[in-house]
Amino acid sequence: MIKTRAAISPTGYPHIGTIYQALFDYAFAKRHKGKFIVRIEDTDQARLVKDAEKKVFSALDWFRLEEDESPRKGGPNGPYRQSERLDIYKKYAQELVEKGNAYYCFCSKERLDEVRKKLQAEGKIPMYDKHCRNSKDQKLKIKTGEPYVVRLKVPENKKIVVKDEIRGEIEFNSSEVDDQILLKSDGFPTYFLAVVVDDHLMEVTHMVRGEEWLPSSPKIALLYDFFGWEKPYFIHTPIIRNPDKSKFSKRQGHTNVSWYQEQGYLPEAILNYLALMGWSHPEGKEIFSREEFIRLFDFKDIHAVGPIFDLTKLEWMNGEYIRKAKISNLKFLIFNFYNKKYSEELIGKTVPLIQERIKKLSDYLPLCEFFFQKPEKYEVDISEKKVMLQKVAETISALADWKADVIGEKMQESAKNLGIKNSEFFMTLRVAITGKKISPPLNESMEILGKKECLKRIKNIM
RNA sequence: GCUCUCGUCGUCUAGUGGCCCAGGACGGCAGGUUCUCAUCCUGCAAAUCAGGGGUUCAAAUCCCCUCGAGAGCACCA
Repeated sequence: MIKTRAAISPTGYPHIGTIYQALFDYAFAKRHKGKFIVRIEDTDQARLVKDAEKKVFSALDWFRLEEDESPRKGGPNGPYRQSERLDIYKKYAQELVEKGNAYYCFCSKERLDEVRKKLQAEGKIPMYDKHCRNSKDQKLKIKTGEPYVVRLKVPENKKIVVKDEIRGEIEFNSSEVDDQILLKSDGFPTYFLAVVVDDHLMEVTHMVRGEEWLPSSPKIALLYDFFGWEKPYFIHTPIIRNPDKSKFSKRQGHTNVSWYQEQGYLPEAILNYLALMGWSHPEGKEIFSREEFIRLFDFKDIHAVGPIFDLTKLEWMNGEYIRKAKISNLKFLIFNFYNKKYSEELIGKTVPLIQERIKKLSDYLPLCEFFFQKPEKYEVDISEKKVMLQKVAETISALADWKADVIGEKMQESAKNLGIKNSEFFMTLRVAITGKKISPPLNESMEILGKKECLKRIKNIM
C-alpha cells in the first residue's frame, strides 16, 4: 500500500510551499489508492506557535486535500503528533546506542560554539569534533544526572549513496556528515530521528520533502541502515523561488495561504497552478481538474529545477476558473467572500455581467460597488453635460419597458438626435450612473439598477 | 569556505540522437469585435537550447571542462 505523508511543523502560518508538497503527496497517494497522512512535527518547543496546527488543517480543508490519517482523524499508527511519541523516540535512540550506532554527548553549548567558531575560522565545515564519541565514563555521567544528548555515530570515510526518485543516485562522503544530535537534552528528538522512526512505524512508502533537505539525506539513509529498516523512496521536490531565484519568501512574495484567500483566489486554481510548477500535462494542457491531475501525476515526471512563482500567471488561471464557474456557484463565492454583507440576490443578478471581467473575487466590489450604493465621487467631471443628461432623463422617464436592449436602443437614438458620438455619450452616462470610467455593460447595469434609481442618479448631477 | 543539486524565450515548460533554423502557455506588442473595461479572435516579437570542447553522417538531447544559479552546513524543522 502506497503511503505518503505531509510533515508539518506548527511554527507559523500555513505556507503555500506546504500546500505545494501536500498536493504532490495527496495526488500520488490517491492515484495509487493509497493513504495520505498528515503528521505534526512539533518537537521544537521553542518555536511552537499556538493555533498553527489548527490553521494548517483549515488550509488543507480549504484546498480539499483531505488526509486519511492525522492527529484529528486518528489512524492505525498514531499518535500523529510527535510530541506525543516521546517514549518511542527514546526507546529507539537507546537501541541505537546499544548497537553502537549512537552515543551520549555531554558537551556544553558553550564548548560546541567554540568548536564551531574555530573550525569556521579555519575555513572548514562547522561540525562536531566527536569529543564524546569514545569517552568511557558515559554510563557513570548519566547516573550522576548530567544533561546529555544522543548523537549519531557516523562511520568514517564511507561512501553513502542516496537514491532520489527525481535526480537519481547521489553520492556523499560520510566524513562530511556531522554526528547529528538525535535526542535533545530536553528528551525531545530532533527531526532526523523523528522522521525516520515515524515514517517507518507509519509505513510511509514515499518520503516527499523539499530539496533543501537533500544535503541531509545521508543522515536519514544511515539511520535506516542502522535500524535495519527498509528505506522508503526518497523524493526531493524543487523549491519554489522568488523572482531573484532565492527561496520563496515573505519578503518577495506571498507565502501565506491566507493572503490568497483574502485576495479571492480559488483553491482549485491555485492547485492547478501549483501542479504546473515542475510538472507538465502530457498533452500540454494548462487547465485541468484535480481528478485529471491525480490520474496522471508521477514523481518521476517532476523537474528538478526550482520554479519561480509567477503571480501573473496564477491570476490568469484564476480568471479562467472564474469564467468556467457556474453562475450560481460564483454568486455564492462572492457573497461569502464579502462576509454576506451584500445582497445575495443582487450579487446574483450582477454576476453574469462581471464573470469575464474579474480575475479574483476581490475584483468584484471595485467594479460593482455602484449597484449597492450611489457613487460618492465621479472620476470624470460631467457637470458640463447637463443638456445631454436632461434629455436622457426625459427619454428614460418615457420608457415603459425597462429592459437592457430597449434601453440601449433608446440611448443610441438619443445620442444620434443630440449629435453626440456613441462613445462619448455612453461614457458620460456611464459616469453619471456608476461614477467610473470603467464598468460592466451599461444597459444591463441600468436594467438591474432600475428605472427609478437611474433617474435619481442622473438628476443628482443636475 | 566546503558539500550537494540544477542550468531551453522575461516566466512556467515540451523535448531522452534525425520529426527542432526548438513547440505550447502566461506576460508583452499590433490588429479585429465592442458603449468603457474585460472576454473572444488574428497576427508579431521573444531561447546563438549557459559557454567551450569532444563523440557521431547527425546533438538541446551522449561525454569532458568552464561558468552561472540555488540549497545545505544548529540541542530548527
